[in-house]
Amino acid sequence: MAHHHHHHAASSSEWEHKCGGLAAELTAGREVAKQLQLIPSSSEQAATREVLVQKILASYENALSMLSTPRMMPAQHHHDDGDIGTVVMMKSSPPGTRSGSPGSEDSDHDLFKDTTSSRKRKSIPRWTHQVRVGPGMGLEGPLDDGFSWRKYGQKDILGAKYPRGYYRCTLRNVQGCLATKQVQRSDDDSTVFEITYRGRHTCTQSQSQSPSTSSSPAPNNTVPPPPSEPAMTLAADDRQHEQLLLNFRNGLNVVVTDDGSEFDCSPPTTATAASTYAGSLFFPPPQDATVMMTSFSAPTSSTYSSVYHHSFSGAASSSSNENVNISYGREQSTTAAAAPPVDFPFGNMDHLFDDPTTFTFDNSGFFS
DNA sequence: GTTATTTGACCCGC
DNA sequence: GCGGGTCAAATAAC
Repeated sequence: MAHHHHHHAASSSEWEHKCGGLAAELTAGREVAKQLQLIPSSSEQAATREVLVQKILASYENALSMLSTPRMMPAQHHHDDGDIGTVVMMKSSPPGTRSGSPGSEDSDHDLFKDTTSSRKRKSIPRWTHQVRVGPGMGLEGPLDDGFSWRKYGQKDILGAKYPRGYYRCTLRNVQGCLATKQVQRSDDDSTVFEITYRGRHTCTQSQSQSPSTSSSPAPNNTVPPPPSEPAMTLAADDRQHEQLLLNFRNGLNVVVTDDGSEFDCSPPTTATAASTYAGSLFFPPPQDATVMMTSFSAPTSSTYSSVYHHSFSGAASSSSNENVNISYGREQSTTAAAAPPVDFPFGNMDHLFDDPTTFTFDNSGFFS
């Protein structure tokens, strides 16, 4: 539990210096990957290769977008040689983009409501791949990007020939992974698909891999794989609980509102009882901090048969250290229609999911 | 039984 | 009101 964090005491200039170097390094890697992408190869391996290159590029984009959360990071990405197969990164589409794709949809759709006047808003990262599907292959939603997606909608877009498909991560309801993507077939070149990703994967999903390729360990998420099946003895149901809490824990983030710097809390977590899990987190004494969930969603739905209600609560421990204890519970009810209020181990919090993402925490210590 | 897709309804911001 | 995004009931697929 003594989780003193490594480097939050470093001087900011030094930090920025390192970040700059990191960014340059990542950008360089990305450019090389793009070059690799343009080198022809035998049709036999072309598809697999393309998938791999896409993954490499996605990793770079993710890393870069993680770096750019504070408003530093000069916009030197995308040299964008408008070529097929390149990755176009957009921070937020400027409202005049007439380039190729219609509908510059920018409903940033914030998960974080802004109750208190001026709080930093965190927009969901979004990036776009343009993918050309090979002449023979895939007539529909083009190459598998390694994640499993579930289609949840389709819309005709004004001025677009083809409808736009909406997909979300299959594990949304299980692990609260909020990643989504949109697939839009290009108007003029019907072999090109424009795939817009929104949000990073927080699930522990391994990118399934085509045969004869050793599964690369790291998917592009920040969450490490689950610790070697800790719960062989637990029921599958309880494993879901634990997964959720793990996600909950990893999604916790403390933002010191002074300078906007963030601390990775990595609180230890213990599973105590079947429906009671608690995690605690520790962070250095801030003046005014916001504890927020960055990657946890509190799904209320399963499919038809059962509906889960999730709840968590927390309170700062006694005055001395800023130790926050968070509890999480789950209750199952029968159908969506019935959905009787349930008794949580921690009390009723049925309105909770209006905004499950943000708590405010002042030093004297309450969630709200 | 379960999970995925289809598709009109619904919601929300402009 | 309109357009884009999501929900969810019906339906399909497994």
